[in-house]
Amino acid sequence: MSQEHDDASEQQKIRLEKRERILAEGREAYPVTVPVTHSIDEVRSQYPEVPAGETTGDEVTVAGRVLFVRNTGKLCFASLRSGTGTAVQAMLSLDRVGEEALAAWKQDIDLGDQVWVHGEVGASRRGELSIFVDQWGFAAKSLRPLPVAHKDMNEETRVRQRYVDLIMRPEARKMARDRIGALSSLRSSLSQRDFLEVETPILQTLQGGASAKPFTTHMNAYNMDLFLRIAPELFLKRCVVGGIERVFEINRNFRNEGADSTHSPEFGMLEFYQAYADYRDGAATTRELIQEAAQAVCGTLQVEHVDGSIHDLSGEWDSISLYGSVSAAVGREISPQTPRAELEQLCDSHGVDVNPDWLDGRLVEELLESLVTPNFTGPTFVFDYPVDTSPLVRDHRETDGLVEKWDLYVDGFELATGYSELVDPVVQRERLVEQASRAAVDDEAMPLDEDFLAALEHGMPPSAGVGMGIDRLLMALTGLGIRETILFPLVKPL
RNA sequence: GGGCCUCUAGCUCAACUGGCAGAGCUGCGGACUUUUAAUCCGUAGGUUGCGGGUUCGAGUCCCGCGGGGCCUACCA
Repeated sequence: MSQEHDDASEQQKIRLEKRERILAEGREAYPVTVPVTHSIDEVRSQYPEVPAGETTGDEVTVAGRVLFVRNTGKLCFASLRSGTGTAVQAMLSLDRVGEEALAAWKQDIDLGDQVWVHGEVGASRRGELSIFVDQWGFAAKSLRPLPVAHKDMNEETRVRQRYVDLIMRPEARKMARDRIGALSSLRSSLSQRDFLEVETPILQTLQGGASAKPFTTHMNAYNMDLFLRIAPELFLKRCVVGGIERVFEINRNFRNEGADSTHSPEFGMLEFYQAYADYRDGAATTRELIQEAAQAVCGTLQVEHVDGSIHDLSGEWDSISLYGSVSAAVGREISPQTPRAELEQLCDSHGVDVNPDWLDGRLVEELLESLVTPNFTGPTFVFDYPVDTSPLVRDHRETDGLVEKWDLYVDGFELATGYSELVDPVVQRERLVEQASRAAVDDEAMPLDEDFLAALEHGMPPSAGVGMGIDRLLMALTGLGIRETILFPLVKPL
């Protein structure tokens, strides 16, 4: 007997013994193929209404996981479910399946087993679509008990054993499908607008495109450290320089920072760049992408969250300016030229803690987060940010000290951000040199990427750029936490 | 990083101020040819997250470690 066998719970040992016995009797617990003729969904759709107590004369073989059993003396019921969540009832009666197969069923079947059954399609006396079984076998014997179906598993178990979660909870299966539904909608929406999808490096020699702490790794062949990318921005801009004037990428970014209900160390990201467009065009496209994704996933723009609340994503969205909205909230006109002492005094009087290292613009953003964003009633674009927090964005065409950048807030978190991209290579160099000088003290600042600057020096057309968190899009569509939107989020080993 | 809470049977949860670790479902044995969380009879199942300590006695109190949650901090 193996160590594993010794450590198994009582219920696991019983299942292991059943497996041994099945194999010893020359039957198969894990056959290489199963004689399936129909999926459970096909049976359901081909026989939508069989009158109670009647049979059809048609025979099928279906396979599924046993999720409900009810045995009586000479008649056994089981609910078999397919991976799509569709179920059909199997009925094993003494007169159809015979004494031996009925006894074996009662002896060997546990909740969670995957089986195939052959028999006539009909309906039970209660009118439930059923297979009247005359032959059955295992597709795969399950060796572990499932959780009870009537109580929620705790969140940790759901995350650590997503396979069990997927078996037990329709919502978990729906999330897996919704996620890929949203991705597929984004790809098709962008493709319809003539955007080309590309793939750019995840292993990078320089961190760039955002300010965040990177994960580092080591490449043995070149004996050099590499970074997992924190953003694809600098590579996608190289694409625009090269003439891919509408380009996007959907891929994973990695940031070595805190994890909470809105942050995951690896997260899905869409970035798209559109030449001959500005940040307002990018905002409009972003709204359309999200609305089309909501329509594709939820079937409506009045999106219902898991808590039952309805969130209207339709129509135009609110659009405010950072300085305008903060000025209104504090009751005093502030601008990028407002002296720091005054900003600090405003933060102080509104209960916003100030870190002395923060730049002036950061103080205004803090005021926004604490005074303005909590009052948003729907998706809201916040326009025009201070230059000192945004080194890759073009200066505002009208107001000194601002850049053409927006953030999109949905449900209180940042869902997307967009720029009129900085394309003047000389200004970009100045900004990046300034950043690089801070890299010595700030491990999130970007080092100088000479190759990126060389690309810009070849001439990049005026462009809009947008980044949107995929996980956060799913959060906005469902109301779930980020770890529920990710099939297998990182968990610490036990 | 800081604070608070939490970890008990396969699952979901109990156990008053320290005093025999329990229930429901699941499982196992039995009855039942129309069940839907069936019903009825019987029954098994525990290193109370891990390691120390206090005590006649620890699930409960103390210390350390680990997992998880919330708040906070950090986060373009």
